[in-house]
Amino acid sequence: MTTIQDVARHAGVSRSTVSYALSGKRTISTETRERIERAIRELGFTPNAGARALATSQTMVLGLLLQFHEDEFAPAMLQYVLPISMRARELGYDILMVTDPDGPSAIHRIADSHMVDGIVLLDVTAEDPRLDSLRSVGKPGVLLGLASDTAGLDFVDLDFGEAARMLVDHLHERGHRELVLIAPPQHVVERGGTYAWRFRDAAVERSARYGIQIHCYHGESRQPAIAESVNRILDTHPTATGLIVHNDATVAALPSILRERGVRVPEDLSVVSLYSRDFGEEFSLPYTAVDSAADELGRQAVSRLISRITTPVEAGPPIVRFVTPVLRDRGSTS
Amino acid sequence: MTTIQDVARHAGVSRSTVSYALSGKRTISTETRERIERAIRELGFTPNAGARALATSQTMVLGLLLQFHEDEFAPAMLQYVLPISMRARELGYDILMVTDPDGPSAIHRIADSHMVDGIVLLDVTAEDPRLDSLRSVGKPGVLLGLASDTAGLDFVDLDFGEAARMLVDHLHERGHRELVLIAPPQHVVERGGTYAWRFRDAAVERSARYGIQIHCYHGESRQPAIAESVNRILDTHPTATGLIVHNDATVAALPSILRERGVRVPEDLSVVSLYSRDFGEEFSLPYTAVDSAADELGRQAVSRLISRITTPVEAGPPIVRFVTPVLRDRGSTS
DNA sequence: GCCCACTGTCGAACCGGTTCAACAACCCCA
DNA sequence: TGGGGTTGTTGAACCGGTTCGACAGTGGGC
Repeated sequence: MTTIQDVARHAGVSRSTVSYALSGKRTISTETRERIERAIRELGFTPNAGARALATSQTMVLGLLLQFHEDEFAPAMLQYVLPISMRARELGYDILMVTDPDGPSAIHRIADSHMVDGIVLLDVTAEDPRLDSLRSVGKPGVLLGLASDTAGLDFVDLDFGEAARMLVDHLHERGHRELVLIAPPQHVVERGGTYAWRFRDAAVERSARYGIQIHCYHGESRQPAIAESVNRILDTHPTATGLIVHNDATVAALPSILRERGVRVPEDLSVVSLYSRDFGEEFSLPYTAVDSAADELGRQAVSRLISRITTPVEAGPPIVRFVTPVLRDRGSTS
Repeated sequence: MTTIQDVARHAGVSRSTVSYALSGKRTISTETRERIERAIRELGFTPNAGARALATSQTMVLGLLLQFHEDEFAPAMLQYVLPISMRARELGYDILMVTDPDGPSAIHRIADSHMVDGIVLLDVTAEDPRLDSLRSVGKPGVLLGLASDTAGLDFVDLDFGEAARMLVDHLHERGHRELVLIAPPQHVVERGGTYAWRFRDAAVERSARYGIQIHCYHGESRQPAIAESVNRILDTHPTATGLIVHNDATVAALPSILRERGVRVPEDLSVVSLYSRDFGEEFSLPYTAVDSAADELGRQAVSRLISRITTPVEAGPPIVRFVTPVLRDRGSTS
């Protein structure tokens, strides 16, 4: 391997001069700079990341903690990972992906050993045990989701309450008086996915204001349970004219379930939902939906994390940022 | 932060003694070791990864290169990522996930800067431009997939030829005389996904040996094109009794397509396929299939990579390893 | 002609570990 | 009782960068 020493020798200058030429932190004469640049090119020099990290206490790496639950719809998580990785690269950072089942100790491992400059947590729950761990390691952290105690940390999440209100409003404007809501599976709520009740409570409250009747159910995460539950729910409420689906797995399976029942959308039933644009394209979902904006959330989380790493004072106190969703009318309501 | 110096001071020994106690590379008296361990516990010491990497030229990090193509079925890739990450952790390594669209230069970036000890490449194509890059950086690399030139690198892949033969045999034993094969999309083959033609060629050759008629088509990667193409293909060959599907997106969409056509499986049509167990569970696919063993492949790739990093001589010359698939009879044939 | 400021470069210290050679202390055996 | 071999510990060098303080050389102002 070639070191900065080799470059310095080859260009006839000292190591520090090369370093300053590289970083631009001191003025270097044009002539010297060109000699150094040529030496770098000819020798094919790339700075050693470990040495640089040691000297600067900056690794230019972000930790990304994923948790995979047996009973979860995995494709949904991928929607966040890619934009996070892309945005990080744009800002000069790499991603250390950690899937350790023991989140709290994984956080300590990568933070205490200074492998990362900051940490992104995906899929946060209300009483997430990783939060205390993250608070104690003294490294910036940004969470995607919402917890009950947000002290000391940055959060980025969709405004699920507003999303629900937008969908109820949309159906209300079209004269619907009885709705069915399929929420995320029971176990997601039990685990502490706050977005589930934030969405549902807002939908219920908004419906009540309009005098709309709304029936709430938990969805399932796997076929064939999904089809069974949807069929059972629709059988139970034959007079409902609007269906709100807040569950990726159910929404992905819905087109074929409805086709099989002979239910036409939107003639027989109006369907609205909540899913990300990418996700909708992947499964070519035709429903009017509030865009869960996974890539927007991922990008914002990384941007905030990095600004907190590089300019902690300007970044100000930790903040909870709710991204306002956008409704995309795909004509699945009447 | 607390350094090895702090620990040494607190335990009343020198830095090197602490280091040896940690690594076990020299004998340390029980009494001293206990004092050191206590100091580590009380001070909460974790070695600085950058410093250690600098001193040992080992980062204990593996690079994982993913490429996301617009037209690809993303969930399938996730099947490899998790087992790779898990196996790496078991062996003490972390994963640097790189999604850079420019693969070759990403390889240079992470290898030349010594951020990783080795590299795993996913989704390799026949003339993958990343291979030359990987060969030139002088770090161990393992590829999932198969390229036309395998010199100097390790490959792990499913034996797609054998997979096809097993499925044709399975249908032949049950008396089928006319088959339809739905292969991966055209563009996958054009991009150089060798598994596509390895599977198809073996299926065609095996069918010919039995005197079975087989019609080959490319599948699609997105709805509603998938349903259209499947319907068109089945309409074209009303007398075919067996369907072989080698395409995740198509296989995921197949149950609802067939139900809608009123085709019963296996009474009207025998269906066999190729997909991973996890993938099948995710979408609850009921078809007799050859298990693509994504987790087995991922784990083997990591194991091999790490043995090549740690014991390059014992690992021997680079090798192409074909994993023999297993057929799981789920009763979708008659 | 002198002083001062500025520009460009350098040497040395430092970041936090690992490892080699050296050495003291002890035990064993002749 | 002295020489040789262990065992346990240490100081110093090293990994490859960054950065601080010093300093030589140049130009400008008076």
